[in-house]
This record gives sequence, structure tokens and C-alpha cells, in this order.
Amino acid sequence: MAVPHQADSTTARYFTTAIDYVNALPHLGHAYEKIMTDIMVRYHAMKGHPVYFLTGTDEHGTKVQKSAAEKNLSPQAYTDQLVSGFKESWQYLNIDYTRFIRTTESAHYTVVTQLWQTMAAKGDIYKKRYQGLYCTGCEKFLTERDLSPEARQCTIHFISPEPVEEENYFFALSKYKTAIRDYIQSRDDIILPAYRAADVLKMLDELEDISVSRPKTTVSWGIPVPDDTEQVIYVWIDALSNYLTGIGYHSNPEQFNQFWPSVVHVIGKDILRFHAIYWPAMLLSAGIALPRQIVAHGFININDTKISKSIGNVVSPFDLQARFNLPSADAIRYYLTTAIVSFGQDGGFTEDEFKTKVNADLANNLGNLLNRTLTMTQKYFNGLVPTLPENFPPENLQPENFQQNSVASNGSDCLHAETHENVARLYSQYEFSKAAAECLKLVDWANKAINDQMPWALYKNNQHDDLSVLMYQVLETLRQVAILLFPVMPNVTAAIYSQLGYPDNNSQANPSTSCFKPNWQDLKTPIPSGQIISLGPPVFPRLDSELADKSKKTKQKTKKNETVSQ
RNA sequence: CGCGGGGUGGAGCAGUCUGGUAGCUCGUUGGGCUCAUAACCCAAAGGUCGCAGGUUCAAAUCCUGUCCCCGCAACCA
Repeated sequence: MAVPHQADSTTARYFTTAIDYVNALPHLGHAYEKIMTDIMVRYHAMKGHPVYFLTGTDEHGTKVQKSAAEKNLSPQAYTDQLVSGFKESWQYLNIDYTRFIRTTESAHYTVVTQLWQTMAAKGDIYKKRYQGLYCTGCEKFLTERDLSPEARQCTIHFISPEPVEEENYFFALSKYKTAIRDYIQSRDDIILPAYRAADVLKMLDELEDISVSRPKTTVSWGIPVPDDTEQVIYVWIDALSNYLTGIGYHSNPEQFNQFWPSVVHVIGKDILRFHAIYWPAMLLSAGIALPRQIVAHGFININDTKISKSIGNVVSPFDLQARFNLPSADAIRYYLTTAIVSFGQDGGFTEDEFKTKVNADLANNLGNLLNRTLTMTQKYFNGLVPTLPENFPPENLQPENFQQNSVASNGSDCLHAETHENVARLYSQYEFSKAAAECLKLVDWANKAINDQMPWALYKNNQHDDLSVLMYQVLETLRQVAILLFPVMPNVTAAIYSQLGYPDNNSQANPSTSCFKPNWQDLKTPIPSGQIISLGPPVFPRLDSELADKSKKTKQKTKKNETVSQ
């Protein structure tokens, strides 16, 4: 999707993910959203922009209350358990969040209570008797749509719902209809992908006030309504306002003012309604500036089916780690990044596709390029980054000046400068799959350069200058690829950098977090000649490599036999 | 007439906004190379872009109609 370039007055960016409801451990769907957001954050950090990254968990409500009771735990103890599972997953996936918020934090209680009071003072919250049809199976009120047209029964439980009367607080949502329409139309990139904005505008037409509380008798696990001991605040105000708590709306005004409202909410397409309508309305009511952007991503299907516990196709990051013995989460990050080419669409995961994609792109192309390059550097240059020939004109590092089959260059001041610009543009437009593809083109270019110029032949023929330039170019290309792909794969790129001979500050205390924190400007500081490379084990071993070897060997044997028999 | 997304070589996808000889990855077949994780490089075969009309000198791309798949209820992003 196209994102027009805009000159924001501030470069600060505040990225949020949806907070996850803690009723089960995270799977690839959860992971996708966090990884996408993490890439945004890492990219902007590389560009030198101040960034703040909030993620967390939504912990109130009946389901948590019920699940906790089933396990004989207090709701708090129950959520504590699950939350640590979330945090472990995010740590494994290298989700580099600034703050992890839990809606059960006392800081959040303060913000929610205050927000409620502000909205109430504005006259936007009122009490209303609500009569509805309650299904004891669903444990909720049904709408007309939930009823079978003939029997007027619940379409799930096939029982007739009972009329029940409840007194709830309502939020005057419809009052803000026009203001929200204006907001959404104020720029063409408030909601991304753009086609979703039209959807939201349609929803606005039939907008009614929403119920924002529940009787304590129904839900006790929640934040109490101020000055009413009988009622508990329902999900909307409780959950959405985490974005305020998380940036220090109440506790850290300085930080809040630095980052608000340059906030980008990254969410699933299913909760767009709440973020594009309810949330702005609440903010308008409270007199708080509206978010800069709402980015609605698509879903990851597994084996062509929606992720679903009842279908049983849930795959967690740890499942993959165990199944493929992954050295780091980068394979998962890379796969999910490239699984959806057009941001906003759905994508798919299958074990076969995962293996194929990771082997082809990361092991065969990127990993193997590093390996073959370093081996040759070891062999031909005693493990030192070659020195360019005396009086070598720097502009001759341009691929098109050095060899014919080269990537295009616009004549900027360093190797692959045009790619740098393309990748930056794609990252800033959330086109991560295309950004990664652009980086892989450099890898292809280098693999081809080696094949075309045959450094082993140059070495034999004592064409030392040509050999030096070629190998230098390839080493420098690898260095740049490591920087460019850092947002997607923080681990592998760190390993590449380290094997290229850069000091590795990887702390022993926390090996999963590398200290490799490249800056976009580093692209322009080429690898120093004479640097001692550090050839190590493959940064990206093939997945299931024994099997791959076997099948290939069988094939070759067959081939040879055929040749012999001829 | 509910809303939205999608139907492009064997598989998975770009391209559709801004019409102009159909592109990428994987797979298949043939060849090359030997530095490498049996990886890498080259070449070939394979699609009239769901279907039918229309606009146009020209349509995957615009317009109309139509068929098929998926999501819009819980668990769940």
C-alpha cells in the first residue's frame, strides 16, 4: 500500500500492538503482529528517530475469571502465569518492546478511572436500563443477527434466549460520528490499508451508543466504575486506554508529550472498528489528540485454515523451534515477514513452505554466500579483508563500473546506494516483504558476481588486483545486507557482522540479545581493509539438512548410473 | 441484491490505482562451475491472467454481468 511521504514536525514514533487477551499462550498469529511492529520500531531506531514500543496483555473479563476458577487460581495468579508465557515468547522472538503493559497494573487503574471521570464530567456517560435477549449458553446478550430467523433461537446453542434486564452505563458514541468521519478523512493514511477506511466510514452510518459497564454480578474481575460499587468497567475503556497508560499519560507527562499523538496502532483487521471508531471517540470525549495512524494487518492461516484451537492447527513459535531445532527465531521472523507480500492481506503457513523458504533464501543464498566468501578470503588473503589496488578510484566500486552483470546504481556515493534508498522507503511504508526481497537481490548479485568472475581462477592466474576488488565488493555487500536486514533478523545479521570481523559484544549473560545495533548511517562506512575476518560455523544451517542431503544424493547417484550405462 | 478479501504457468505469490508484447520464488528438464551449507550460475519447458460481454488502435489492468473460494458466531489476532 502506498504511504505518502509526510514531513512530521517530530521524528518521534510511538508504536503499539494490540494487547493480547490472556487465555492461552501466543501462537504464530500473535507473533506476526509483534514481529511486524518490532520491524517498524527497529527501522525507525536505525534512522535515529526516538521510538517507544508498547505491547502487553488484556487481563480482565469473564473468560479469565472463569478459566482461573477452573484451575483453582485467583484471576491474578492465573494471568501471572500466562503473562510470563507471553514474555518468554516475545523474548525468544526478539521483540524489543520498551514497555510491557498489563491491564491489571495499578497505574492502569488510575488512568482508566481518571479517563472515565473525565468522560463522565463531559456528560458522555449515562446510565441506561438495557433489555436484551440473554443466552445462557453464550453467557451474553444476543443481537438480532445471532438469532435464527424462524425459531428465534441462538444459532450456536439452539435454545431460546431469555429476556433479561440490566442497568449499564453507556457512552455517547454516536455524538462523535461526524468528528470521527472528519478525522478518518483528514488524511488518506490514517487507516491503512486505505481500502479499510471505506469500510469504517460505512460502519459509522449505523453507529449507536455502546454499553461500557457490566453489573458486578456478571463480571467481577475488572476495574470498578468510579462511585458505583455495583458496576465494573467493560472492555472498551479498560483495554483501549492501555495506550495512554503505557506511554505515561498519567505518570510521565514529559514522555507523553514527546510521543503523543505520533502514535501508530498496529492491530488485526478484526478489531479495526474498536480502534478507528470507539477509541477516537473516547479520546475526543476526554480532549486528547487523536492517533496518527491505525495499521490493520491480515491474518496468518495455518495449512490454509484460520488459526483455531478447536481445529487444532495452532502452532507456536516454540513448536517451530523444537521441530526444526532453530538456532534463533530469525527464521520465523523472516518467514512471517515474507509470508504476506501485500501488507493487510492474509498469508499462510505450512511446514513445507517454511522449510523451503528458509532453506532457499537464508541457508542457500545468504548463509552460503557468507560462507563461500569468507572461505575464499581465508584462502586467498590469509583471512584479511583485501586492500584495494593502489590508486583505485572509489567510484570503480560501483558495480556497473566493475562488471557487466551488475545491479543498477544511480551513481550515488557508495556501493548499492540505490538499494539503500529503496529498502528505506519500503520499510517506512510497512512493505517489509518487499524490503527483504530487495536485500536478497544484493545477495543474488554477489553470488552471481562470484560465479561470473571465478575468484579461484583469478587467484591461479595471479590477477591479484581484480581478485581484491571482487572480494572486497562481496564482503562489503554482505556487510550492507547485514545492516539492511537487521530489522527483520537481528540475530543472523549480528552473526554475519561478527564473522566479517567486527567485534562481537554479545553479552554472555544474555546471549539471545545481541549488542549489534546498527545505524542507517553505517551503510556508508565500508568495511576496513586489513580487518581480520572470523570464519565461523554456518550462520544459517539448512533445516532438516540430513534429509535434504539424502534426497539429493539419491538423485545424483541415479544420474551417474545413467551416465555410466550410456 | 448484507459487507469485505481473493480467483494469474505444477505450488505459493507480484503486477490491477497511473491500460501497451505476463513477472518473481519454489518445483521440473538440460548445461556450467568447484570457493561454498550437494550450495552457486546459465538456459529451457510451462500461463491467452475464473467466465461472458463492453469501451479502446491496445485490457490481467477500465466498465457491466456472472460463477467459485475465504472471512464477518465462540475458542482466537
